[in-house]
Order: sequence, then C-alpha cells, then structure tokens
Amino acid sequence: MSGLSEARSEQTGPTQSWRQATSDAASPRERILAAAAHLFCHEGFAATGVDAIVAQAGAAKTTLYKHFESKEQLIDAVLEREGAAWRRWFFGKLGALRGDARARLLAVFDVLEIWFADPEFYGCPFINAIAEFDTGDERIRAAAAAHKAHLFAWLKAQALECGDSAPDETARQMVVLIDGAIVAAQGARDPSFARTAKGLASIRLEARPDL
Amino acid sequence: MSGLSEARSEQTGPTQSWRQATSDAASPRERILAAAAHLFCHEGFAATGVDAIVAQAGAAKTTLYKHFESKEQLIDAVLEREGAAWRRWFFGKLGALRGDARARLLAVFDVLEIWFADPEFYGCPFINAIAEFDTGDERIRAAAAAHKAHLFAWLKAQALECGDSAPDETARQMVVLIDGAIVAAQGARDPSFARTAKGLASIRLEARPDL
DNA sequence: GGCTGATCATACAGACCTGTTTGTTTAGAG
DNA sequence: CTCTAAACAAACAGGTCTGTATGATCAGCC
Repeated sequence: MSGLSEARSEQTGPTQSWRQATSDAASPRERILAAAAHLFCHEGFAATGVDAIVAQAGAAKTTLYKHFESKEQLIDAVLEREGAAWRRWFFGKLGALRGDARARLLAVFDVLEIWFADPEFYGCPFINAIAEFDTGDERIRAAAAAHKAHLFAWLKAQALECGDSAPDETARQMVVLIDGAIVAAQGARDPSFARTAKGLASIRLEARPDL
Repeated sequence: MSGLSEARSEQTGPTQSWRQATSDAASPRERILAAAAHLFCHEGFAATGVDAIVAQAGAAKTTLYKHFESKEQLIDAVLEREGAAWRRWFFGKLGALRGDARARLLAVFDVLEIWFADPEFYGCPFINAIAEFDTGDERIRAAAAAHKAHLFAWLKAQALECGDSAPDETARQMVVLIDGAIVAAQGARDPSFARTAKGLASIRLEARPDL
C-alpha cells in the first residue's frame, strides 16, 4: 500500500561494479542523481525525460526541481558526480598498487579492462556527452575538459616520475590510447580492447629507455 | 599528367572539405539527407526534429515522409550515406599514395588530421550514434559494426601486405589509435591528436621489424 | 491546352516534454 | 502531541515532437 519504495529496490544487491550500489535509503537527491546517470548514459541525455528519472528514482518531480533548477543543471550535476566518482575509483585502484610509475602507467589498462567488463559499462559519460552535444552547450565541453585535465595531470606526473623528457607528449599519447580503448570497447562490447591498448603503451614505454 | 592517379582522386574536387558541397539543385532526397546529417551530427540525433531538417533542406515535410518511412529510418539512411561517403574519401586518399603498405598505415593519420581540421568536423557519426543510443536500437550498432568492419579489413590487408605475423592484432591496435585520435581531437578541438596517434603507430611499426 | 506526378505549404492529431501548481503525507525535534 | 520542513502525488500549462491530411503549385510530356 505504501507504494513508496517499490521503485527503489531494483538495483540493489552486492555489486562488483566500479560504482557503489546506491542504497535504497539514500537521500532523494542521491537517488535522483543515480537514476539520472543511469538513464542519461544508457538512453541518451536528450532522450531521457525527467518523468523517467523520477520514476526510476522513486521520487517526486517536485523533489527533483527542488534540488535542481532545470534538467540542464541536473545534467551538469550528474557529469560532475560521475566524473568525481570515477576518478576516485580509478586513481584509488592505481594508487593502491606497488611498483614504479611505469608500472602504474601500464596498470591503467588493467583497471580500464575491469571497468569495461562491468555489465553496466556505458562508456565515458563525458565522451558520450560531447558526442551528443557537439555544438551548443559549452558548459558540457568545459566539464569534459576539466575531467580530462585531471586525467592528463596524473598521466603527466607519472611520466615525470619516470624521468620522461617529454611528459606532455607522453600524456597525450596515453590519452589517445585510453580514449581509443574506451570507444572501441564500448562499440564492440569487447573489454579486451584494454589489452590491445596496453600492448601499444608497453611498446611505447619500452621504446624510450630514457624513461 | 598522370592519368593513373586521376581516377582515384575524383572525390577531392574543388571543395576544401572532405565532403562535396551539396548543390542547391540536388534532389530533395539528397538535400534532406545532407541537412539531416549536418543537424544530427552537430545537435544530436534525438535533439534534432524533422521540422528543423526540412527547414534546413528547403523541403516539405511531406516530401521527407515520402522518401523515408520514419525519422528512425532516416537516421539509418544518414549513417549509411555518411559512412559510404567517408570511406570513399578516406580510402581514396590513401589509395592514391605512393609507397608500401607500411607507409599507407602511417599515412592514415595524416588523412585523419585533414579530416579533423575541417571546421565542420563533428567526430565519427557512428561513434556519436553509439554514444547516444547505448542501449536500444540494435540496428545502429549493426551499422557501426559494418563501418568498422570495412576499416578493419583495410587495416588488416595492409598489415598482411607488410608481412605482419599477427595482422588481426595489428589492425585492432590501429583501430584503437584511430578511435582515440578521433575522440581526443573532437573533445579538445585539436587536430594535432592525429600526429600524437601517428607517433604511437610509428613506434609500433618500427618495433616489429618483421613487418 | 490538359494530364500527371512530384513537391510545397499549412494545419492538424495525439503524444510527450519541461516545469509549475496545489494539496496531502511523512519524519523528526521540542 | 505539535510544529515544521521535506517529500509525495497528481493534475495542469504551454510548448514541441512525430507523423498525417488536405490542397496548392510546379515541371514535364502528350
């Protein structure tokens, strides 16, 4: 009779995913963000309506508009949250490894493969957002650039720690390999493209013994 | 002078873009397809309405629905046309080159950079479509897979001609580099990512002297 | 001229979208 | 228990979307 919680308890359970399962008891704001992230990234930003989001979140539309001014701002919040959560998970995994910077650079692709193998994997939200909003919405481009800047900074720091004489170029190359692995794995639904990219990274790092 | 290469460079034409400028006198069907391609890829598939397409095409909505059953089928037709036109241009440019297969594999990234530098560059329509329709619409995934299969077959043929002992893996690596260059160039609006990817390809091809 | 088929222009139907309004229900603090 | 703030439910307003229906216009061909 309550009808309140029926829609909330659908994606619980222990998860091996990179993302923590969203608790049923989470705040409405968190439930809305989680549902919006799921739907935006699977069905598309424009194709996902706020009604579908609140339905999946088990929330009321008034609640959504109390926490977010508009759908556009909800998209911004989702991207920021997804980016932060992903970076926490990604750099956390990498930081927990033993080994030197070169080993960490190669381990990037092992962590990517774990990500790709998640049955919920839907690609990089920023790549997807840029693909959908090529023109217009410059704020989305800025959010994507900020995310990429975090990644780039980390990659460059690893290259510097390796003693790389051209850390910027090395970081750019790693960005190309990471983006390429993401897109290829997403398109073909084949996580092993992470290993393909790792092979290239390995050759690249071996080819420069000054690293 | 050289009548041999003339037949292969037929696609370049007087326009500086990879795509022929669509003549105003083209058939309504062609105008609709061109306008739809432009709008779909710049504004997004879901965000582009048929009214905007016919307005830009200078056509009537009835004409659009006489040629295409639905917007969904129009998307299919646009993807097929875009893919065919791009492959004609891309492989045409590469086929016109002198040099062996290894040189052609490296030239891939020079041609990509020309593409990226087009002010109308909006990324790969198939990557963008997959990003927007992650779930649902399996026909779009099939169209993207067919396009990628063409590219993969060409890359593998070049690798075979090089005497590569693992042409499949080499072609996969090139796919990763191409996809990564496309996405990085699109996201940062920086065509030079083609050269970044070329550097990796070069190292990869040099690292295997058996090629 | 008169016929034909394609295209154009406009209005429309029904569904869906974003965002708001109104009022009810719930949960926690004093 | 009372008070309060948040969340819920449902209807609504105004706009936009896909796709259709209805004619008008135009080009070519007899």
